[in-house]
Amino acid sequence: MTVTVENTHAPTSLNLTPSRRAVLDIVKSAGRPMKAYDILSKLQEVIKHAKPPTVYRALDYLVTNHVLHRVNNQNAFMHCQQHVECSKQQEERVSILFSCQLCGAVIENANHSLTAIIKQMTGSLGFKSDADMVECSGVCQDCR
Amino acid sequence: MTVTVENTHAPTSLNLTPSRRAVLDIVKSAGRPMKAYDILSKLQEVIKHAKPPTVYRALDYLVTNHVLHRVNNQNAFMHCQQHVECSKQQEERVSILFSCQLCGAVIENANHSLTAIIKQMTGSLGFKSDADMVECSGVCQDCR
DNA sequence: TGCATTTAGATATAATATAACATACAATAG
DNA sequence: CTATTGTATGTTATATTATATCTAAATGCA
Repeated sequence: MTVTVENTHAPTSLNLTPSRRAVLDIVKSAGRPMKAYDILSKLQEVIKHAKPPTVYRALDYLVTNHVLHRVNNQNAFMHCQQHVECSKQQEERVSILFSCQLCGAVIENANHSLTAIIKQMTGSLGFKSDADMVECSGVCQDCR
Repeated sequence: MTVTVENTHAPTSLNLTPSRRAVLDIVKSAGRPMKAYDILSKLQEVIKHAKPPTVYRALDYLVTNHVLHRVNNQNAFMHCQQHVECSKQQEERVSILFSCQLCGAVIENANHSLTAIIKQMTGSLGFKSDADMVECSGVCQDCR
């Protein structure tokens, strides 16, 4: 079973400058992954002089701080919606993004078994995951 | 424990036209993920008139047929080096790519537990993985 | 105040990928 | 054989995604 909890990866304080705040709001309110240049279009409604670097800098900051995820198989960015088996557990957990190549929907999930096996594999390889996240590309139920 | 076996995902017969063969050889002999335009440069040493579509078409074919993997977090392509816990098992298995963001090295791995948990998650979501593959970005042992 | 650090503006361009249309070629049904 | 179909390729142009570079403003703080 999988339940939704707050994002425990996010830092307690973020430096949300106007452009970062605006980019975050745009992506968050979309409720689905958004492309950088679609974000830029929206951003320009608010910050007229916004340019590609404006967006990419804000995205870098928000992804680095685990507020947004980069969905690599879509070149897109989505709001983090962490899930975990038990919100009381303080263990670091590994989330998985199931990304639909047809409609673009992404389901973010996590559970203890997945975390355990990924930690075991990364541990034995000496590999340090940079987002405690794995990504899986496919087709969602609705699109099949 | 993880051991190397032949690629059981690959079809028994491939239509390896000259450009597909050449692209495959280039990526295979590189022994690491290669970018499309680096492949193109190499390809043009053999097929002078090769253009971006030449490469992308060959890559599409080879990825679709599970001979190459697309490494999404690097926009790169690598030769499939399937691993599985036991080569006798005929079950479909899920591989994982651990991709180093510093040196570009990718370790391909698989084991029974990972396959089981991913299959369970995709099953309960009605999600159909298009490559039986998950991807994990981070930093490898050598780079730490 | 003066200095270091972080953030943002602005221009240009690099890097990645596909659209669109024409051509060739092989397999095979009529 | 020849018409048709499906697949693969050639070619040009362009779309999409992302970053480099340089300047300047804002911020924190010794």
